Order: sequence, then structure tokens, then C-alpha cells
Amino acid sequence: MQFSKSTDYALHALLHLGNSERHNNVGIKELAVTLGVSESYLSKIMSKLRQDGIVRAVPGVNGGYELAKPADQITFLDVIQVIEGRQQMFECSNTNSQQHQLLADEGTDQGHQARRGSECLVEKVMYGAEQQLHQYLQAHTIQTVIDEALKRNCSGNHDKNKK
Amino acid sequence: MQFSKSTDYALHALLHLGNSERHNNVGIKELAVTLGVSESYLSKIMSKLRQDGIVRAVPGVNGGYELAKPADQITFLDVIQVIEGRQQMFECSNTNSQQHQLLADEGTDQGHQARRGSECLVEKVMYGAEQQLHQYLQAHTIQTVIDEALKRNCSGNHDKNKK
DNA sequence: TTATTATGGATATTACAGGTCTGTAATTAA
DNA sequence: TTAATTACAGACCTGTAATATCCATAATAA
Ligand code: SF4
Ligand code: SF4
Repeated sequence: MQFSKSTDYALHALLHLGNSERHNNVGIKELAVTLGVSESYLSKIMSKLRQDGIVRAVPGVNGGYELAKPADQITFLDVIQVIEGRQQMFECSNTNSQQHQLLADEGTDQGHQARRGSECLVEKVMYGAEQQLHQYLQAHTIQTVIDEALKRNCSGNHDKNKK
Repeated sequence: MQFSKSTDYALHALLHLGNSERHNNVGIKELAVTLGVSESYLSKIMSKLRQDGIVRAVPGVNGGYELAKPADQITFLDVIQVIEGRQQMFECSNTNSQQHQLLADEGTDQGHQARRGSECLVEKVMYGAEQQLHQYLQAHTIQTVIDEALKRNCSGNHDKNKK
């Protein structure tokens, strides 16, 4: 029950992209150095993000990556789901067990009527939990973090992106 | 980002224990058959639950397992944490990267002052999400599910545990 | 064209979930 | 006390996913 390192990298890469909108795009080299991870591996992650419309990529000289949409429209949930996949947290395996009969109540009077809705009581709880989590993750975007970082650094004022 | 099958089994085992308080304890054999899983594997899971004070176990003839405390005091969070471990969902790896400097703000004026608190903005979001999840899982107990199951089955009335 | 950069596939490595087997210890019935 | 029963702990195997590297190819700009 842990997020993968890939998710970690993806988030940091996006934060970097969102923070340095100076010209246009950032090369994989710069990203890899900044995050402290190999270019090969990071490029895989960036590809996923591109395929899902989170970033745009241009090959060739002076190519690189840029955010495909405003940073405040890229939620944590988006990133996590792209990298980790969209499978749900709890997926029951043994729907044939005796337990199932008791809890999901498919074998009684009502028959198959309720088969489509999430009638299983265990899954119902788990699904609710997942919704809670998603709701929170959806309310936090890349921009959220950038804003907070800038706010906190206002005293220091490094003038890093004035250039 | 998925719960393991072991968690699935643990939950179902506890539900079975909570539901059949007829005499005292239920043997691993009955549990395994009910859940449709091997005794060997299930016993591992039950051991974990015992070590954490969720269930009690007695060896010997007519031995078996029983809940160590009322079913309404065993939360989903308890079970999950016992089986999955108590590691947090997001655990940062590269605290040495350049990214870290920007986001965690350890290298500026304030120095190491804020090192102990969760000053990292990424972790802060993830930690918040985890809290949301935990809060929900803590509000749902084994008893919750059993109650709902009984309530739903009142029309059918199978008299299964009259015996 | 040529240098540069991202992309996709193939491959290696490692970690771990899932699962089995076996011998041992504890308990009770006889 | 003996024997049957049951849980317990550990060693062990296996398949799969995460992590990571390498290379050949395609696309782009100068
Ligand atoms: S009751 Fe729910 S979780 Fe249990 S076996 Fe049936 S579908 Fe799966
Ligand atoms: S900013 Fe937070 S998540 Fe990023 S490297 Fe530092 S501690 Fe880790």
C-alpha cells in the first residue's frame, strides 16, 4: 500500500516544469539531473505523462517537455492515476466462496437483480474510503504546491527565475 | 496502489469470526474452507492478527480462533495496518536532489530548524490524503458490516445460525 | 544533411506477494 | 501418560511487478 517511486518522480518532474516556464520546454537531461534519476528511466515516465495529455513533448534540437495544461488543472489524482493505473484499491478475488453468499447476497430471493451495483458490503466500505482519498487528491494540484513554495520563500527572495 | 489479497482474507476471516459467536472459537479448517483459501496460507494471516491482539488463538483439540475484542472495536484501519504494515503511502527517496532544496526549504535562512516537522510540501499533501483515508477506515468496523448484512437479510431469514 | 532530442522495445535485476511444506509446541480427550 | 488435535514458526518455491539500463529509430531544427 505505497505509491511507487515513479509517482514520486512524476510529481517532481511536473513541479519542475510548472515552476520554470521561462522559455518553453525543459529537456530530459535537465530534468534527470534535477531529480537525481537516470534519463532512461525518467523518459519512460514522461512518456506516460505525455500519452495521458499531462505534458507535451517536442523532439529535436532545443526540444523537451512542457505542461500540456495549466498547473492548476493538473491534480495529484491525475498524476497518480496515470502512473499507478486506475485499478481500484480493493478488488475482491473469491466471489465463489461461502463468505460471498452471506455478504453480497446474490444467492437469495432477489437473485441476480443486484449484481451490477456494488452490493458487496466489504467493497462498499472500501470504495467509500477510496472516494475520500480521491476527493482529497483531486483538490490538490501542482500549482497548489508551487504557490505554497513561493509563498514560503518570499522572505528569502532568491530571484532565481528572474533571469 | 492496491490492498493485498491477505487483507482481503483477513477481513473475511474476521467477519466470519464476528458472525459466528455460537460457542467460542473457529478452527483454521473451517475458516479456510469458508474463504476458499489454503489452511497454510491463512494461518500466516491469522498469526499476524493474533500478534497484534485482534484475535485470540487456542491450540489443541477443539481449539481455534476467536475475536480478542468486540467486533465494533476492530476497525478496517486496524486490520489493514496489521496486514499491510504501517508504512506511509508516500515515502520520499531523494532528499538530496535539487528539487528538494526548493520544496523542502532546508537550505535557506532558517536552516535545519524545520527539519523535524513535515516541512516538505509534497509530503504534506500526501500525508493529508492519508489522514483522510485513515479517518474513514477508522470509522468502519467489522461490526458495521455484520450489522448491515443482517439488516439486509432480514427478509430472507435463513435461520442458518440457529442450530 | 547533421546534430539533437524524445520514443519504444528488449532486457536485466531485484523485491515481494502469494503460496506450499514440515517440524514443533501447546492443549485436551482418552 | 498417551494420543489426537490444533496452532505456530520457519524454510522454501514461484511468478509477477517495480526499477533500471541500453539501443535502435523517428522526429525536429539548424
Ligand atoms: S462479499 Fe464482497 S469482498 Fe467478500 S467475496 Fe463477496 S464480493 Fe468479495
Ligand atoms: S521536496 Fe519532499 S518529496 Fe521532494 S525530495 Fe524533498 S522531501 Fe522528497
